[in-house]
Amino acid sequence: MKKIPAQVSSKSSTSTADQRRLQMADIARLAGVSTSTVSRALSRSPLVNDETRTRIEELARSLNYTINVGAQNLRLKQNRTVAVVVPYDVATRQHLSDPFFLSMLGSLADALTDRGFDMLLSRVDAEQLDSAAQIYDTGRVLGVILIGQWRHHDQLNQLAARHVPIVVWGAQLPQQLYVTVGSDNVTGGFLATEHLIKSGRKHIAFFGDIQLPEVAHRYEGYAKALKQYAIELNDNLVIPASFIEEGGRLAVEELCRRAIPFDSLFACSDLIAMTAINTLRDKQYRVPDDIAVVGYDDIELARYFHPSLTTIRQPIAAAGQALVEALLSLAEQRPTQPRLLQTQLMCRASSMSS
Amino acid sequence: MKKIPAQVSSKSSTSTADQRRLQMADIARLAGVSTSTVSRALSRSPLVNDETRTRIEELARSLNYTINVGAQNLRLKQNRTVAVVVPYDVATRQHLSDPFFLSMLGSLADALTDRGFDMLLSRVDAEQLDSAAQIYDTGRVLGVILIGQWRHHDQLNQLAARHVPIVVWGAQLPQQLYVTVGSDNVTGGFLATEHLIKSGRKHIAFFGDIQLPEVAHRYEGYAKALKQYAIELNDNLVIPASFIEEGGRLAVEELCRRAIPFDSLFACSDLIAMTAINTLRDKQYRVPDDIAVVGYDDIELARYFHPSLTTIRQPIAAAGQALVEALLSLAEQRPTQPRLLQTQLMCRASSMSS
DNA sequence: CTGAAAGCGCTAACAC
DNA sequence: GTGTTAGCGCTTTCAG
Repeated sequence: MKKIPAQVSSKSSTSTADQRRLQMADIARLAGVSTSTVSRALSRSPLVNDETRTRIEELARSLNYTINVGAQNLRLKQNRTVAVVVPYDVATRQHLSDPFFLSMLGSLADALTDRGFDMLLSRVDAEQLDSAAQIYDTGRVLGVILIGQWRHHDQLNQLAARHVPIVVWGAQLPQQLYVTVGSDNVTGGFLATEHLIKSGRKHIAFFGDIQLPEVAHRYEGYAKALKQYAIELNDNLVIPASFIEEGGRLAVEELCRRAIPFDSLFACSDLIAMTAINTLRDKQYRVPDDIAVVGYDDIELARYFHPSLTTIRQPIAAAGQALVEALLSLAEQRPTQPRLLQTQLMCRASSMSS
Repeated sequence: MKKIPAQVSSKSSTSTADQRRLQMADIARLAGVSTSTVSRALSRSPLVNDETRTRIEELARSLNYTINVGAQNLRLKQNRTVAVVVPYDVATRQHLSDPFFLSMLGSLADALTDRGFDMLLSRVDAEQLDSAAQIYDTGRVLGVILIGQWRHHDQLNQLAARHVPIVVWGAQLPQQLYVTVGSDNVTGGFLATEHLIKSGRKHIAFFGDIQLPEVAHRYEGYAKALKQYAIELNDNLVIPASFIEEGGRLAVEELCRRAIPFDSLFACSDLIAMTAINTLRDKQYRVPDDIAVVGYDDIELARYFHPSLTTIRQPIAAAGQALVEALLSLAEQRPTQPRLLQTQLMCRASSMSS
């Protein structure tokens, strides 16, 4: 066991008596050099003698000394931390539960770690998105990645206007000042619908809240496919299913209440699709024989569901990368374009006509 | 629109020409006072004149000025950031995917936000857990919450010995120097097994890797229940299913290969249970009629699965709270005890005898 | 009540 | 090669 220098000038005897942390001056004294030399050695400056450097490095390592990042950042005016913000609806206090968002977090963590950035995770009230800006104003982070555009287009525009470096996962909208990264929702909706049509379905329900930009785009794709295959769009088949709670169940119940014949449905998230399937089963519909179902997201459990879920894959790993790249580009004041990522149909059992 | 002071001393013309951020001196100048006064006003010191304070506050707000937390922390030697570390297996590069861990993140984010702490999310190589300590040594965070004990008991003990404030989600082990928060795995395993026994099952398989402390405890509960109900424990029914990948599928296949009769199984995670059920179905077993299944965790999708999954609930929200409380206590150098949280049987369709 | 000055832990000219 | 010195943006004695 190495011993720790007992003797260090300690002026601050705070009540929260934190056992004095090692700092550069301590290493310097122990190595018999000045702090500048330690600083240089630890940053591998070529100015410092090789022998001295190794000596200092080993001393530091053996004492578990690491440069204090806060002080370093202050001095260097740099910052290698990115805020990832997940807005929550204060009404529902929605518990950051959708597996898709959760996976996105994992993907972002990976992408940031790979590039040597830290990730500060925050939840903020969706109605108070400027508290997301605040975290930037305080200098804690070099920029913000926001997961969940919802209906906050205007608030987001305001942030961008304030020059907060911010990248949003969501749909690209007209008159948009902020940078988005998102998947191609129109194509996604189209692929899902076309797949159902090609499987011989004609009465395709749509489950999703069109108020949300991403869902609106999926709906657009849905409408486009119907039109292309000369199927009339029936508004009664469009149900505003919510992402939260048992969106799928409520939507199926509503649909049944309307007593419109339908033979398939396209749900705007896998979670909605899954609860919908369960509800259908309760009502003695067989999936896919009576009703074919296509979901959206391709969360990990989609494969494990029964029947395994046909769905539109959003490329989560690529999404994390793209979000991070866009943010870093923005932080370097480079002009940064929105990115649209490809979506892909994952054909599984829930839509297979027998 | 408020105008921003055009005139600020700017020595640093870094290449990364960051558009000068507002700082206290700017506010001071604009308000015609000294920085000390601004500092006091913004920290609501009673020393400063009410009128002056409101004036400064409004100025700051209108300019979106916020105190630079980095500098403040440095000066105050304080820190309100907690690291949440999710070790990953470098071999599998496991993608932080188990829904249970992901939900835990959400719960931690909530618990920390509620208490006014920031959450720094990090992934570290499971074999190099001292890089989790490093994040502490650099002064970035006041302590570490580690999700995933795995088999790293010794490494964790070393960290604790180094006085890194660390709390681990996992099982309480003998000779343990670090603080754990975990659920009562022995009782969990017992409840699951007892439930199957009471449902009339006699040949209960166990799916889980007993090398992992938490799983070992669940196994202990399993064994205890069997003993209590005078059922002989058959080692051939114990399969070391892995949490990652298709653990459940492989385990079922192995079990079938062994050609031992079984009428039920207890899986150590819901994910394992779900893939097991699907595999069983492929093999023409009916669940629950032929094989009753109980999972573990009670992830959100357990309810939505078909058949809905009987499982042992781990109290995720309470877990987040408890982890945070324990860490803060530790960070204040208070003696801190491990916490054992209650588990609960959630009885659903996958184990219902018909 | 307010300001001047010192310093949190580090880095980077500038000297030697 | 290495040390000295002056700050990064903030808080807080200590004077007035």
